[in-house]
Amino acid sequence: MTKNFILCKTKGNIVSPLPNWPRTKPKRYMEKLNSEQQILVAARKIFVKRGFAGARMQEIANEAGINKGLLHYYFKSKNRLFNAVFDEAVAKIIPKYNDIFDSNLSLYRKIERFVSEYMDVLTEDPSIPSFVLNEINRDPKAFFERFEAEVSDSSKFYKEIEQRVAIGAIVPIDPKQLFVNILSMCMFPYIGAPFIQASSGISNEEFKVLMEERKKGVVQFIINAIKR
Amino acid sequence: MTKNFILCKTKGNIVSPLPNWPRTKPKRYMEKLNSEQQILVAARKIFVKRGFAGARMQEIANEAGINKGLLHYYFKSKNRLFNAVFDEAVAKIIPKYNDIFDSNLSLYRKIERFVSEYMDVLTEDPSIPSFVLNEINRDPKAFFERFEAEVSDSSKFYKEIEQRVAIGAIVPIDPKQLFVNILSMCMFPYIGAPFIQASSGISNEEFKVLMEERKKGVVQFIINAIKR
DNA sequence: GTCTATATCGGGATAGAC
DNA sequence: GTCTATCCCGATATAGAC
Repeated sequence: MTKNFILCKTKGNIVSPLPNWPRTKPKRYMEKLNSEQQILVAARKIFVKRGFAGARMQEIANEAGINKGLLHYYFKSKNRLFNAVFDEAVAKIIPKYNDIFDSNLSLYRKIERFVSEYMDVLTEDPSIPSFVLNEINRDPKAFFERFEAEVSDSSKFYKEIEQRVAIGAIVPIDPKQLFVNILSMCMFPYIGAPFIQASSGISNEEFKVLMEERKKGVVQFIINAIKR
Repeated sequence: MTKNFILCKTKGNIVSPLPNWPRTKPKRYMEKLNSEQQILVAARKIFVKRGFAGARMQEIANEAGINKGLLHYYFKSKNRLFNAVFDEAVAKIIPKYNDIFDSNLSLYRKIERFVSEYMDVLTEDPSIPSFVLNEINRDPKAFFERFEAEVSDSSKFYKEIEQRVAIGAIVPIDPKQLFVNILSMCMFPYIGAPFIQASSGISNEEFKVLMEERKKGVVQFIINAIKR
């Protein structure tokens, strides 16, 4: 299960190497990653797989093809290395609805775009949600202190829903509940995949198909639930 | 933050001690837990809070008010102690829909009962879902091997949905998607609470209120989404 | 059954050669 | 910048007294 982590420009589709989040500007053709980048890529993989407490600096070094000493040379401590990885991951999955709810699309279209874009993000790195949520739960206070500023402004979303409810365009619903519902249906399958399979008898293959078809299904489900 | 873990019969309401899952037969009035039980209660608390890798036998011993040696006397190894805790937790949150879907309630009533009962279970121990799902994700294979047998039979649920779709009683929907949607909306808020709050600007207080009102809201949401 | 003391090992971190 | 060798603490597990 080893993989090459070489970023490259191509003309066709990219089958992205697994932990690829930062989507930095593409490197020159076939240019190898430098040590720091290699370490980050490896650290992402290991921290995501094992969590902070379960991850071993040795395993990260092995994965990166370098030695432990170098980890500390670049990142000083396990904590700092972890934070570098964690911050990127959080940034990636905090939902961004600012531009969408500033646009003048219809409400249904906005929801459609949000779900679609958000699930695209998650599909790219399906194991981030579990990773991030778990580390948050292990130490919620630290999370709030670090990321208080990063929150998108949700008031526009809430306002729009409230207005639509007021004029009877949609069914009466608490905007916060709607938000939680949307987020739940987008994220949970990525976090709970094995659990869902085990507790519902869905096979691996079926689950894959399910996830592919899910985007439009969820949008339709939400719209049905709120339309009059 | 120390707590007394003394099970007792009372006539009024019980403010249950925090990690209380096993719901064993009530002990005699004010009878103290024996060491093995104390250890289990403590182990639940610590493993749930820190995960397997982050938990320390010393912390469990402290929490239980005994010493490390005794942990090994009763449970032989950290692994075994963890498994005892983990198995209970899994058993608690694998959804049981057998009796519900064997009953002759209407479909909507069945969904209502399932959501209501399932969210009750989760509300009792809100941190189990995150704990279980995370440990599953760390080693899905082990999970499948251990719990293959415990799966409820979901075919009845799927059949019933398919029939209702066929006769046009509800909107066309893949039963598996419906199942995932229901499970998502029930479980995710417990796993993602801090994340939801941080990414939507909901305050602690608002979130608590939200969760209390959620049961009926979710049922209504689902029914709206599938009714014709 | 319960405790203390200790064996043993693994992991994060540092020092220093190259 | 990169490697090897080493320090040192902390964690699981065991031995053995009471």
